[in-house]
Amino acid sequence: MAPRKKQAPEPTTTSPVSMADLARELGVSMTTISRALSDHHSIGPAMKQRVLKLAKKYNYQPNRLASALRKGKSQLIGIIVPYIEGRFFPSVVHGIETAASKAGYNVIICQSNEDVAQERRNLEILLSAQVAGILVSLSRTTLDFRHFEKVRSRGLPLVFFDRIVEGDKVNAVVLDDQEGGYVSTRHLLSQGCRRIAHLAGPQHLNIYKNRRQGYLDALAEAGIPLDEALIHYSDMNQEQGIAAMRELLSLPEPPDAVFAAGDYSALGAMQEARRQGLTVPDDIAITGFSNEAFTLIAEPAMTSIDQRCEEMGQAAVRLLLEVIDADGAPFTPRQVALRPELLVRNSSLRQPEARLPAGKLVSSFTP
Amino acid sequence: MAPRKKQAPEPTTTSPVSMADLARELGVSMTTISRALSDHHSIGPAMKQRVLKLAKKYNYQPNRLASALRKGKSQLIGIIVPYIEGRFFPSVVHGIETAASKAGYNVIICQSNEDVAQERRNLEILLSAQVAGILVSLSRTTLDFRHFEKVRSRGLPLVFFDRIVEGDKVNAVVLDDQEGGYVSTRHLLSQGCRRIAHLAGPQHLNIYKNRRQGYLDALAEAGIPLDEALIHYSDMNQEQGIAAMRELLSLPEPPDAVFAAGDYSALGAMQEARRQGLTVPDDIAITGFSNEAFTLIAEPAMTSIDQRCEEMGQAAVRLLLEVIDADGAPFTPRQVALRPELLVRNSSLRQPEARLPAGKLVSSFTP
DNA sequence: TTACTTTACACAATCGATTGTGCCTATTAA
DNA sequence: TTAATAGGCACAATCGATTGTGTAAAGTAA
Repeated sequence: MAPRKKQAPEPTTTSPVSMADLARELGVSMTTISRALSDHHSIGPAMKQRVLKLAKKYNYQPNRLASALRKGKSQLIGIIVPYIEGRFFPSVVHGIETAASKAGYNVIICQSNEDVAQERRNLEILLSAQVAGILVSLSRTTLDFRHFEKVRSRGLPLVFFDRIVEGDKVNAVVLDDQEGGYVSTRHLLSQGCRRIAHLAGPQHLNIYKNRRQGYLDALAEAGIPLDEALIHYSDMNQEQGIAAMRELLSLPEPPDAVFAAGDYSALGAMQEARRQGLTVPDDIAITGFSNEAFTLIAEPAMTSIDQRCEEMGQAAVRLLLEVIDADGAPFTPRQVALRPELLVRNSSLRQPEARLPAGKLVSSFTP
Repeated sequence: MAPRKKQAPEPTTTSPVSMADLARELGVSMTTISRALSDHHSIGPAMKQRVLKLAKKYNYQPNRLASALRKGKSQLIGIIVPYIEGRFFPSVVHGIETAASKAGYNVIICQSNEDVAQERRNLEILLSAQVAGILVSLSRTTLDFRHFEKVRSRGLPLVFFDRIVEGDKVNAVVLDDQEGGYVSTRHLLSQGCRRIAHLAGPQHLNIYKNRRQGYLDALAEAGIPLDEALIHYSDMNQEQGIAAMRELLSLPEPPDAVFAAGDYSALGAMQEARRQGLTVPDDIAITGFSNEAFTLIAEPAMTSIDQRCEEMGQAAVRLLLEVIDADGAPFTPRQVALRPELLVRNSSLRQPEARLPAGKLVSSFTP
């Protein structure tokens, strides 16, 4: 039972004022209050003023639950990410929350922990929370997409980001990985490198496949024949970067540059190269991918590709809001590809005069 | 108007089944459905089975809005953090989400962007969303805490973490910073260092004040007189670490160790020391604070204090759930201090035989 | 057999806001 | 002067689940 109706209310807690309270005080109906607050045309300006004033006086806060229940739509956007760790997802979430709150929405976050079953449960929860739309980055173990059918059948706006369902039937926002591979490789070519190795990731993951394709495109464009021996496949961690570099340097014709599809493997590669007495970038230029925080700390500072995390979040929200605002009207799914940004740093700059002084600031971010 | 009531429903969207639908199908009242699903004693086992079966058949998902509206409490926990960036807050949020979802709650996240006004708005929003409880880490600009009074007056469970309101009247979870400063300094003492400098942060922030106090405690315990010249105050970024080290090394009696109250300033200090030709840790040992990702990448790998981010999130949720479960009963506020963990790495290890080989793995985290 | 429980379910109010419809009073057009 | 229109507000149903109370039927004790 609501405490407010009791004769002896607990002295420690206060109930929020409702529209009914305002209506009583003003001697009008709740209809009038509701419409006055939402600036409905059928309420006179005088009454609107009175209502607004009273609402301010009592610091009236609408009960979003009641509103959402009645309207069938809340002001909540659901997010499902594999996890909230590392650099990428937190930044995307940051972008999402910022853009969403600017549009009057709040976000409710779920982690799938890379588990399809959990992803399915999260989806159910968001559905039962009556969210206005859902943003998803797929778990690694998601191979079957049927659980998203239910979302579609409810007519609930859905946008994938980063780890997406392929095809033109879904709304999606991704980084243009192929472009990233292309500009990275072109940059190395522009530095005079001709035997450019590639540390590639698992090719069943689209991001790695596309980065490799960009690499191939740039080489082809430059008329450089592909040497399969220069492409090393792994899971892209630091250890594997070390191993990869060891192999590459033992080739009869070792590379003069490395485009790694990930920063961690690039780091390992760089460490191993230096351990073997090579100078980076003079003997071997190195570029990474993802713009992890440590790329600026590394010595030399590592050239990398920024993944536009925040922009991705913003773009995802923009697209989602479009679908939400279409309000059930037929909406043709759209795929957005963000332009990656090449951050050129010392690990790939062959001209010493272009290099930045060592010990450069990490960033303006003060924790 | 609800589409489900129309004669010609849109063919593309399906409405979720409600309790009313189940009741109609079974020819019983909604009361029965509701109570059967919540295992109420007044429903017979046979009926319970029938209801459960039908609910499963139709994949019935309760409308959490309706439930929350009626019960006056949702299954949502509100979080307010300054931002979702860097290493600390995302990890805490990770811990919070994990612990909360385990307990059947979901989290709705707000960023204050270090702005009190935004923090106030976020609080209003969470209140109007009827959350079951709120977790807050204060913005830097929050000096006045009156907006939290409204939360208390509603009887809404509230727990602060990391950046807290001081005093024993609030629930709070923090890292024991004093202990962190103490163990760091003791560690340096154990390495034979005797002139230990301290890079201190703004003393109006409790975390920095406490870290400094721990440093003082350890020195006093070791019988080493305090030399104020060895304490350098700044805002703790990399640049200021460089400047600090420059000053310290120009002292008539330069230090043989540095305990920095932050990793970024420790990094700057380390870079400057090496630039001046000193060897770390042999000439000067260095420790940081926060266990930022780059501490493992740095050369030498940097000794630091782990802030127990995830544990902090978990602890905050545990405490919040206690208050929630107390359900209005008088609850004596509690303050929890987490034990920091000293991660000893090469930057402070004077005995070469104890050191880890360079090029050690960053971590098992594969992005 | 009578009286009293217990079991099993339905009725109906309720949470707080929204909205289609209806009604009355001015105002304007014819 | 009459009719038509617009303005301004109230009524009451509604969203979907929860819960105090009422009431039969079945079971138990006296």
